[in-house]
Amino acid sequence: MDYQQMEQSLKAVSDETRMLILKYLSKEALCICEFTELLDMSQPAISQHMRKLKQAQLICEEKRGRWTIWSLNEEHGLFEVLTTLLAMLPEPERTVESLIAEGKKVNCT
Amino acid sequence: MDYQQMEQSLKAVSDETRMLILKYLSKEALCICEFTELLDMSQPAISQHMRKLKQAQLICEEKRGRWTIWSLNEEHGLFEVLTTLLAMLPEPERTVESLIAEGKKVNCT
DNA sequence: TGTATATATAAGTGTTTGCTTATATAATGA
DNA sequence: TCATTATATAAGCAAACACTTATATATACA
Repeated sequence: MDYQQMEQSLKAVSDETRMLILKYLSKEALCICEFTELLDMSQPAISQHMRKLKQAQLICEEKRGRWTIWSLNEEHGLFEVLTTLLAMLPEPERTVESLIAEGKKVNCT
Repeated sequence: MDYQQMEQSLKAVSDETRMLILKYLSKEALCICEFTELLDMSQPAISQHMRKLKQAQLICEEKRGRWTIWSLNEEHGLFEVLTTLLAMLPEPERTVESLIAEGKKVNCT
């Protein structure tokens, strides 16, 4: 891997919001509307974070009806390192289970 | 490790110049005047990169006469991950050997 | 002491970042 | 068809970033 690609990948990861997004995605694929709930953040903000992660090829998108389902890109050269890093981080306060409990989980999968 | 600390560490790493500095330091301790040669960059620029890496506790400094010797901090929580990342990067064009050949290597150790 | 050397710090500048609000696009369903 | 829903994009803005030049500090050595 060259320095530029490493720089782009690490820059994409090194943001608290995006680390949270990746932490959630390390367990299951999710869509943007779910992240706005989980992270209590505006939709454009999430959308822009997704674009940054996608440009670094760290995540994949799959259009499903009106939803876009995002998942980790397991083919990325840093996937194993990323998994190691994410495992070092504590579980987020807001869980997907709480989303389900509130009936806010989208059944896109 | 918490999200803020991970963010600070990864932000410190995710810069091409600093990745080069860390790559060199993964082999031997060096001082700033050597980096200005190796990276062909101004002394204040290197000094400021060092400050950033030190704030993230990724490197240690040791004052030796008029030199400051920098080395990787092996106690850092991300030391192993960092080593893995640096091993993925190609060797820099400019080598410490070429510094020695030109008589520009400082004998600070 | 005075000069050279190694490094740090300060101030200035153009670029990037991460949000905001507003709007566009595109699929769903009454 | 029309309103709703999910997402993307654009423009604006304050803060952070990575350099620059100028200057300060501090050690070494003649």
